[in-house]
Amino acid sequence: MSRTGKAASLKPRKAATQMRASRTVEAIVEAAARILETVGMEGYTTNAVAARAGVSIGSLYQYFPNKDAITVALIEREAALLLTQVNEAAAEPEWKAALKLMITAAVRHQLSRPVLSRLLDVEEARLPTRDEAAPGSGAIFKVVRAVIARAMPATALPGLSSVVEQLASDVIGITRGMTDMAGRRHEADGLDLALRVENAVCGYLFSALKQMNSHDLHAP
Amino acid sequence: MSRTGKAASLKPRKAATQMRASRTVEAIVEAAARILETVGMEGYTTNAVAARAGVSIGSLYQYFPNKDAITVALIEREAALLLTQVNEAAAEPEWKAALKLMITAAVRHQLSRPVLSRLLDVEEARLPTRDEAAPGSGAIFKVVRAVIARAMPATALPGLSSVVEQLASDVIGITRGMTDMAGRRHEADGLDLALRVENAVCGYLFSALKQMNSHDLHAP
DNA sequence: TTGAGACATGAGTTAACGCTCGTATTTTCC
DNA sequence: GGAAAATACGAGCGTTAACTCATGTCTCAA
Repeated sequence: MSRTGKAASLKPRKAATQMRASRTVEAIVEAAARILETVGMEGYTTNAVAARAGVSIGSLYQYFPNKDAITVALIEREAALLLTQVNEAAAEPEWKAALKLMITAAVRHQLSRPVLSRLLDVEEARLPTRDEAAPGSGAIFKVVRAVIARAMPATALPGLSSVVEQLASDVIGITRGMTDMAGRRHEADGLDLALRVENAVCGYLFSALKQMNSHDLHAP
Repeated sequence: MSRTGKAASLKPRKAATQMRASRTVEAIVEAAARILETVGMEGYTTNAVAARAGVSIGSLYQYFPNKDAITVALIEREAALLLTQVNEAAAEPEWKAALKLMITAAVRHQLSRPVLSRLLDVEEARLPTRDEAAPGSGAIFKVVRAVIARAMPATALPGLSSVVEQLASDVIGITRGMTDMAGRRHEADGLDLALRVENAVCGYLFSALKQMNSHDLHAP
């Protein structure tokens, strides 16, 4: 099993310089994804990944120092994909429209490979939290936070940033929770699901904003 | 590792008749919980569970045919705990009040042992889905569904039951997603979180009901 | 008291899996 | 062409962890 305790680096062991090498690396990462999707963690072994990728176990370890490094690479690949979409959505000036676009992007992404998304989500929590740095879910969280900050009332309350943090966390939680459930139910219609998530998120944000405003009026 | 392929039964191997035996079984299940909470799946081994329970590995295998059986027993223990609370909440005649009580119960339950809840949730998805039978999450789902059905407009639409199914799924997803997130952020105030979840769930349900009513008026 | 069965023990068996290393092949560059 | 570097290979090593089994101890009814 894993050499527990040996916190080896999770960065690639050697950078691929030739083209066949990058093809090998990409094949390994995609093989990891397909194994996780079809067999789950149960069959997610380095030997199986190498076999599915059509490369030898030796080649695998030439580019990844250990098994977790493969998982990290896969997580970062998927996060980068989603981050691109989310960033585009955040460019929309109207915060509400931006939020809706972000929701659609998140739903589409998670519903495109639901099993993989769920497993990677779990693994991400388990692995050494190099939260920031590199396009990880930390980056996505920041974008969501920034968009929600735009929805805040003009008057600067004390401790507003932690409220925004919480709202962003809740919005992401709602989205993930609903999409997870839909994935387990084998829902296919991403558009319908996105609308439902929009309803939930907007309903929640409006009631939160209303409460903030009433506090704002009564307290000072 | 696991003897992959051997789909042994997950039921207890032998029923405990004497009192010391039931104490042993309970100690094993609770030890499994504590290991999962403190070390995670990484250190969740049968030898570690036996050691933490203060019994020998042989005793463990006298009552559980394999490792998964321990996990299943733990899942059922936790689900039964929550189911009791949820059933009490469902007794409330006002559907909205019932829903709020159920949310409070779910939040309190999940926030009481957040790491354990999350891990068990993942394991439950992985294990052979004996969904129904015994107080499992299937039973909890049914209760939620029944409460939401009470909120439906009197006019019986076609395909209403599948809509209710979807609403229940969404409500559970919202609750789980928000509570998961809160657990990861180490939130401690369950009351505050429960209020936020109520806002999200009620906001979502109202908008869904409104849409159903407008369809109802325009279509017949 | 005593015997039978319930319960407890832990060293040992076995298979799997992460990972290494010595060797072979391909690419690059002069 | 040929040397050197990059890439590929896969048998095998070491460890881990699920699970067994032979043996010992406790409980309780008769």
